[in-house]
Amino acid sequence: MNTLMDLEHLDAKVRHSDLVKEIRTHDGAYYQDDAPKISDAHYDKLRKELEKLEEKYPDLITKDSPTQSVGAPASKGFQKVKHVVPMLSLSNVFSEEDVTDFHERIRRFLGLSESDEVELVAEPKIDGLSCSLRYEDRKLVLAATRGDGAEGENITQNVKTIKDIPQTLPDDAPDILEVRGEIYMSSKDFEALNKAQEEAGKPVFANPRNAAAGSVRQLDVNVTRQRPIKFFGYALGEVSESFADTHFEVREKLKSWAIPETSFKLCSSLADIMAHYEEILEGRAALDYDIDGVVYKVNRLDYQERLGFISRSPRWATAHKFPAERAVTVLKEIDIQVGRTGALTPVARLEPVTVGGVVVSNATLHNADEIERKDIRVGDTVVIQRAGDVIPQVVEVLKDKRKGNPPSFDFPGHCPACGSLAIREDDDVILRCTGGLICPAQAVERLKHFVSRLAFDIDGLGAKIVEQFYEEGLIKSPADIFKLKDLNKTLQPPIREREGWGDLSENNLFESINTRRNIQLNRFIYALGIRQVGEATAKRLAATYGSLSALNEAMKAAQNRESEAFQELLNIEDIGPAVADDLLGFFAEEHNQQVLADLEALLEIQTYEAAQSVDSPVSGKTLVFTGTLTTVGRQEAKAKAESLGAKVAGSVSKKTDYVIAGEDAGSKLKKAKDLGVEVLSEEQWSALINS
DNA sequence: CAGCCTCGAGTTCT
DNA sequence: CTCGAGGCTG
Repeated sequence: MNTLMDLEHLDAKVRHSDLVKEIRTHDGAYYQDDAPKISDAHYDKLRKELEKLEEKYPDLITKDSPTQSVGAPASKGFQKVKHVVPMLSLSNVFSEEDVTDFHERIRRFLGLSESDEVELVAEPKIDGLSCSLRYEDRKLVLAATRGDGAEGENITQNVKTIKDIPQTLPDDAPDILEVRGEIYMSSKDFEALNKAQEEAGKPVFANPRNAAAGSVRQLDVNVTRQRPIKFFGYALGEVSESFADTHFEVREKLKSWAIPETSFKLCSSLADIMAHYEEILEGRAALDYDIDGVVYKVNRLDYQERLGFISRSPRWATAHKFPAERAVTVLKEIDIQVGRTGALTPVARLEPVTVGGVVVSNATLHNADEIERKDIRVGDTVVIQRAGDVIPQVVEVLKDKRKGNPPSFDFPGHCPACGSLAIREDDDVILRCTGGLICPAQAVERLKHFVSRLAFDIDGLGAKIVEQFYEEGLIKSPADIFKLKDLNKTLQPPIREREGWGDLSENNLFESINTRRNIQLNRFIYALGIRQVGEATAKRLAATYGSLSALNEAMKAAQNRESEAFQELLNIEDIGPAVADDLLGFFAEEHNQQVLADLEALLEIQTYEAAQSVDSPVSGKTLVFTGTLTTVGRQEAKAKAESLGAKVAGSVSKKTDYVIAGEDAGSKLKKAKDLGVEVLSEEQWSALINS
């Protein structure tokens, strides 16, 4: 027993010294230039492993261990912070027409007439990184990054080094106040920093945004302290008491509390807005910081509340982006990628070029038609831009730079992975591999989807690892993931002895797989990767059927198109004939039934909890709106009903509980009467929900 | 039946 | 983030 302990300890000691060395090396690259040679995730993993090791064997902790360095709190990587009020992203518009649409949509949603003006506040959109500052009792207590919007990272220590952020607020500020804003670096500071980097023989940053991001994500506070980062505040998160009726007033309050701010202007008409956009665009060059557009926000906060959100962005705000930066480069090759559903997507391999601050070497070409339309050929000189400043796309080919007459791209008629015929399904633009279950590329993509963030979200089982394990035959179908631990016992060599693996990382992998044996039904359905069934549809299916077995039974029954079960399926919002076809096709497939049975035996699938446990007169009821509503817009009425726990359907059936009839209601009202469904007037409806 | 809107699928880079 | 398609509205 003693010798066993000794051996383990020796192992730990060796691993410890390896880790210390490796982390030290990466720190060099990471700390100074934010140009690490490994991903943040990998780095964090190393540090975590080191910590765990030191926890178990405290005698291994040495003074020079990276866990003991200054700023040690950050050595845990950054702690996760849940946002009480989610940090959202903004929708984008690019033209005057889009702005008009945005403005119109708001008016329609609110049910306003032509003469009612909707005031907007326009402010420059800073190109930095979003940050939330939390003040409790007027003291700065927490700073967090946006992260995925729901959960960010605690960067309080680093943010406290930013001089222009007040540590305390005046007495008239509320007890709890979250200020949302942007951390950035001024152009002057950026240049000075790069000059210093260069003189010190260190690599330079590509742009101010990267420099700011790199500075904030420093694990060592002392490095951050020396970086000239700044902050602008422009919005609120959680607030203990409201202190304004409009966004404009919010901005003025923030200003009075010495929160650094950018310009903001109240615009009362579309003409005003466009004029202000031009003004900001023209003044852009004179600013000491980068901006990439103008943000418009509905001024009245009560309107904002009524407007609410579409998926991850508010309906009451949008970003009017400046025209995208372009660059010229050479297209070296066109590769074909195979997606989860068999879609063959051409990808342009480019001579790397910097566009808008990042180096781009790939760009999607979407489909064969796109290549033909733009007449893109291998070897061409092309203009690239980053659509919405993110996804690179080929804008056009510079034909006069074309040498000779290279052949047009010949789109393959077969899948490059499995050789199966590729076809266009009824005039679809996309060619699909017909290999289905036998295509290895599709199988891998399906597995990647299965473990992806919105599905099983298995830590430590990323795309690369899935590919590797699939190739080695360790994971061929989803159920294999949960059998991996047993398989590993007889595996030669076991995972921990492979390149890049160790005892700890192996343990961590099995641990994260194990925790995901317990999964919500909606995630499970999404993970199956059924065509046309994404996050939203999966949720609806989960909410409708409640359990996997109920879903499966219903799908089996619905195979008969005359059945009640089929009707019930079509009654689910957003499920029409096409989606139903794909769903039924999936459940009819024997192989899929096997997959379901295997998984069911290995997993604990939780029934779907409806998001709202609201107790209202309409919770659980199915409603149909018809006719023109006079007091509120249709979307708003629907959103309101849903927030009260009602299901809003598109057509009247005998499952409908109420039909709310506005002015000029037509066929749906008639059908409701025919079926004996209760009909409410708009007044009765608002009385009901306000009761 | 046409236009509007939401959802899904695919993609890039950090 | 964008594009296309399916579903819904009018």
